[in-house]
Amino acid sequence: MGDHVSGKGLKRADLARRTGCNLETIRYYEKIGMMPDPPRTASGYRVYDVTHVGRLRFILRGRELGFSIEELRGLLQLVDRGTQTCAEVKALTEQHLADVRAKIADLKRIEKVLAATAAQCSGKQVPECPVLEALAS
Amino acid sequence: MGDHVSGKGLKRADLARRTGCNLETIRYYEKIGMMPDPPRTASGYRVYDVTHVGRLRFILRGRELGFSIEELRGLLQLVDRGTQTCAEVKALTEQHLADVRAKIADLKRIEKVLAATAAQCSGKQVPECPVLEALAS
DNA sequence: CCTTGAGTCTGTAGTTACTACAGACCCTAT
DNA sequence: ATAGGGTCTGTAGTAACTACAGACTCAAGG
Repeated sequence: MGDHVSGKGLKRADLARRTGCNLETIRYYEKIGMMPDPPRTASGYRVYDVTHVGRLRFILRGRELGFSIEELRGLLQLVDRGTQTCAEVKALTEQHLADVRAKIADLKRIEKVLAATAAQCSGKQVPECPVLEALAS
Repeated sequence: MGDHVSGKGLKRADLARRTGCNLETIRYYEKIGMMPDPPRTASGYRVYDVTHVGRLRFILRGRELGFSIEELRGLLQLVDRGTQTCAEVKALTEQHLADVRAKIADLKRIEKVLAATAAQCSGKQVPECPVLEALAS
């Protein structure tokens, strides 16, 4: 049995393949309460269905967009309770966007210093180096 | 006794204050071999001098520039052996610069998606939200 | 001299978000 | 019946710190 045979009753590997998620990560998300505890077969195997696929995709997309697990937990709690409003979700998104922009600014600052310093290097087989001077100064 | 009294024989807190480094981080860097094991007083207190200040500043500046511990370990090994050349250091720096640029590109991609999606939000007290749709799609 | 408070010592646990085992089951196909 | 996969559990490892508990040491005040 598997994914393509019956259309329901996905095993863990099936869910992983459908979502592109790592096999172990699924168990991890369950453990930390991001994914619900799925029903089990008599012998203890997890059984998933399309709702699990949807939820896992939600989490994975959120992670791709740089949301932390805690941020996603907040989002999912709103959704799970059915109490979310566009205003709330937008506020969380914009907070996250601000964090992303701060990280970009930080990395750009770093990039400038690195590029400027490396540009001063002779690149020769000599021990003295502007990069080391910049670090040791 | 302390930092300002004798000019030598810094204790751990003195080194921390002079470099802005967290107290515990100093011990951590020692443990992972980034800082040398310092001499000790008879009762076991670590005793630092200016060479330790220089080395710790080197590490901290490198970290500020986003070098990983392993990257800095490579740099420091060259310096410790006195075998570094500007060419080698420049190569390591440019590799790191490429990594930084890749991270910036990644974050910019994320920023675009977040900004575009959030811009579609009505921001009203309604349950439907473009952000949730983007995640659940 | 003794106490008190601050500093230091050690080892260990917590953080984030996974990833990768080991050793025991289970299930299916030959 | 058995061989091979897949699955189960719990645990340890990753990066780079940070924070504690409990014991010890040290200098200054009374």
